[in-house]
Amino acid sequence: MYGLVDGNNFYVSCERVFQPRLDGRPVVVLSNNDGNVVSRSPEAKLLGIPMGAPFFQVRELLTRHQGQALSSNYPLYGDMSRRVMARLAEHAPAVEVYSIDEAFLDLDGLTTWCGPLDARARAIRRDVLDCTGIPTCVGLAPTKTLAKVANRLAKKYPELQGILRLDTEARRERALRALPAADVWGVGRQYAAKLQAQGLTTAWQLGQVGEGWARQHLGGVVGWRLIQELRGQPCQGLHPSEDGTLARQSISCSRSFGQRLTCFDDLWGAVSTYLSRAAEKLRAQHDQAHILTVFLSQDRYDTRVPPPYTRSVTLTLPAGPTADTLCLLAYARRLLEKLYVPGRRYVKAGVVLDGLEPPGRGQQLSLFAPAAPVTGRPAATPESDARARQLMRSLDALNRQFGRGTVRPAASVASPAPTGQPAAPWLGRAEHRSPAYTTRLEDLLIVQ
DNA sequence: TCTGGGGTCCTAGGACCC
DNA sequence: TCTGGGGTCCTAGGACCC
Repeated sequence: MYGLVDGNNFYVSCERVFQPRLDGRPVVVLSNNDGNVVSRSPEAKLLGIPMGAPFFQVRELLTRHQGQALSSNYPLYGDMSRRVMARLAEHAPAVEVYSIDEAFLDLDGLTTWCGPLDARARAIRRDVLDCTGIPTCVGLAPTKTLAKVANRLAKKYPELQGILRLDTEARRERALRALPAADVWGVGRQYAAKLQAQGLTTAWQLGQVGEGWARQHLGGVVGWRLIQELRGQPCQGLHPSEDGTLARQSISCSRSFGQRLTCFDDLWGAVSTYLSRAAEKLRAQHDQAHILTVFLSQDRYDTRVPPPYTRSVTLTLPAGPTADTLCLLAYARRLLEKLYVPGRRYVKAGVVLDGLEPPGRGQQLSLFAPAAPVTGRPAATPESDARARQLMRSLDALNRQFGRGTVRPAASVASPAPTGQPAAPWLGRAEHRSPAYTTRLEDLLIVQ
């Protein structure tokens, strides 16, 4: 039996823990650059503000109803997430952290140990709320997809008090008949339109389609698995998360700029900043990468710009995998030089690290590339490698202790900006940012 | 004027291997 | 006339998730 625990409008809930004045008002949290709505309080949903709406389209509506918009504060949400996951780990033998605000729990065997499942679910909700202030809903079912269904309905119908268990055939059928097919996990915009065209409107009807149709129209084997899971046949196991974090198979960092950029040095400032951050994440999960991608985007809403709006270059590192920021920077600079076209107005840049593996599997050397390919430094030796690793350890330690970006590559340091301008030309807007209540000493709340 | 970021999995074709 | 089977890696693209 799976449990799916999901924070209710998570980002807004995190903000409300520290700002009770937001209770009862329409509140939204915005994406980076204050671009789109990514979390809505129930009051904001009632106003009809859709998920993902561009902020400029709903700003006036929100103001009219004494609402509040907040810039996203990921240090806060990430830390609150860690606290929630730590509580969940106390309630189940295995937990899979699925996203910042939800986790699958393995509940097999707990009925005998701890009494009825509903009581367990109630205990989990109460504990998470008491310890973190975050309200949640819990779905219980024999497959992950049905657990998502249960969770969805538990959120939708307050009379369920945040919990729905789908462990009998009758309960499964009743739940699926109550859920629109478009709300099933794995059914997005494209598939929803196809289902609609076939007259399949409920999750129950979706569960009746044949294997051939599912494979042909719902993405091959993925679609067929979805149908079987709806029927109660598990196709996906639980992937337990080590120490409450998720090891990724790729790591990326990208941002929209606060303004259009045309100058190479500004773009390099942005890319070097993002790459430093990605490399930091890479080392934090104790991996090395052997594939590096850099991309630049133009404005996809500008009708004068022909597609493709995003161009990327990918490099399989000729000297094998690395987690060294300086080494990756040298490659990234060459990739950016390849991509950059003078005169183009860029709105966004990013980097992706792929081909992740733990170090020490034996270095793959290239027959042709020199050992120190682009850094301009002498060829690597075991001693210089050890020193490079030590340098990264020191870098990470300093940035952990004194704050992100305390020590960074020179390219990421912008020249002094005129007053009123952002500190770096690539920085985005964040005009409504709340304090980092739980991760910065200066931002701690003081109780009078 | 203003439109996010970070992921996953699958497919399909081509080049290449034994 | 008849032209294998089982792989890997790469690239690009498409769908989905939160």
